Parts: sequence; C-alpha cells; structure tokens
Amino acid sequence: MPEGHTIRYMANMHENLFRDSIVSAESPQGRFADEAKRITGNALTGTSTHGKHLFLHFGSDVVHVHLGLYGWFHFFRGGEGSKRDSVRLRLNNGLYASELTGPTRCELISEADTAHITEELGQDPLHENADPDEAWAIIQKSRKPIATLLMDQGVIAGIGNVYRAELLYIARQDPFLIGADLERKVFDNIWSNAVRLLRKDAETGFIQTVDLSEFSDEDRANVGKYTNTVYVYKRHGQPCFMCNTPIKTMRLAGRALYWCPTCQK
DNA sequence: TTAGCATGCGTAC
DNA sequence: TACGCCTGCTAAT
Repeated sequence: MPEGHTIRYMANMHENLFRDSIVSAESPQGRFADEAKRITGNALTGTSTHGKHLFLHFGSDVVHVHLGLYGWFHFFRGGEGSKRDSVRLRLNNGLYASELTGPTRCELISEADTAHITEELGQDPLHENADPDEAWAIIQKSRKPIATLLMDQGVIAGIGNVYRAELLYIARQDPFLIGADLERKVFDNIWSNAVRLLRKDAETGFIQTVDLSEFSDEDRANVGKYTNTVYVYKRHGQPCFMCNTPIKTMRLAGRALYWCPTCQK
C-alpha cells in the first residue's frame, strides 16, 4: 500500500528494467486497452514522480498512474508476467514485465497535462530541490490540526497515513495542535525526517521508521515482540516503546490516526 | 464462502 | 461527513 516512497520505488524499477527499450503493452482487464495499443512499439524515455503520482514517459505520451489505496505494480523476469486477468497494464520488453493492478487512476496524458497535475500538489520531500518553506507557509496560516495538514497532498506531497503518524511521533508532536500554532523547529523536524525516511524507504519499497540502534539490547527484544518497523501506526492498545502508555487511535477526517498520548503532548 | 478492512481520493449531500 | 471505486488479504461465518 503506497505512499510516496512506493511511487519512487516503482519509478526506479521501471527506470532500471525498461528505460530506452521498446515495450509492448496490454490491458488484460480491458480498461486501458486502447491506450496500451498506442504505447506498444514505443520506448520508455523516462520516469518521474510527484508525491503519490507516477509518470511513465513514452516520448510525448505519458502514462499517469495513481495507485490509490490498493493499486500495486508487480515485476517479473521474462516478458510473460503472471497472466492474471485483473492486470490493468502489463508492459514487457522481452526481458522483464511489469503489471499494474487496482490503480485508482491509469490514463494516457500529454506532457502539458503532467504540469497541470503537479502544480496542484505540495512540495515533495523526495525532490532534490523541494522547498520546505512552501509547506511551512501553508501550515502557518491554517486552523486545521497538523495531523490533517500532513495528509493534505497540497501541503506536502507523498505523505500518507503511515508516515503521518510516524512523523508526528518522532517529532513528539500532539497531532491535534492547529497548524498556526506549530513551532518552526517542530516543522523542521517533521520535514527533515520526511526527507530522510522517504528517501531511505524508496530504496526498498517498505516503510521502516523505527531506528533499532536507539534501543538497548533488552529493549530491542521488547520492540521486536510488537514490530520492528513502526512506532505507532496500527499499534492501537500496545505499549509505546518509550513510555509504555497504550497507543491511542481515533478517526480524524475519515482516517485512523495513531498516537502516544504521553509522548505527544 | 462472505464480510470487512486497507498506507487514497473525488464527488455529492 | 458519507459514499463509491479500484483489488486482495484476513477474519468471521
């Protein structure tokens, strides 16, 4: 399940497996069949990402993919792939295949359209030239809780429900504090950890926010009993690794929020 | 076998 | 704020 790190990971995989090679495309599920025909015979000329949006460039044609909640790419050695019927888009260059299932969006657009999409999005911590001041400017003026703002793709692009919870925990920040009351140094902590974690996790495709090196051997064993990947996400009722207070959860704007009521005051 | 849920988001009320 | 949508996994029946 995808946040910004996944999208970058998927882009890198396409870059490595398909860049500059001629592909054939098909849509066994049917909903991208005409577009797949158009791509077939072209080379992948590049990939780009912004937040949770992936762009596969075939010359002036661009495949725009948003994975949504369930979408995923699977990669295969050899050109055949899985032969499953639920595949929206299969690319193959003879050596490798990629298969896209369950995306919320998969469409063929122009280079100009990509600009329209990205200009609606906030700064992406995965971009080298990302400007945290732009995100700060929005947060500083907002009356919404910081937990809501971090999920807003127009504020920071690429953060989802897992990173939202984990970044707030790492910053020891009360999720319900309104944006306008957030201290700049806390925002800087959230941003720098977003950059660090998204980059690290884009290498693997998996979210691992817990830094095991910060625990003693004894505590590390205890942490491992519950998880070795996240501090609070989906750990409702389990003890906080730092203070043993049970992790709390509630729905905020329709999504589950997890936090430690003691550490995040 | 079925129901419920999920790292998302657009639209309608 | 509620719902629908795209799919797949797991828990409940």
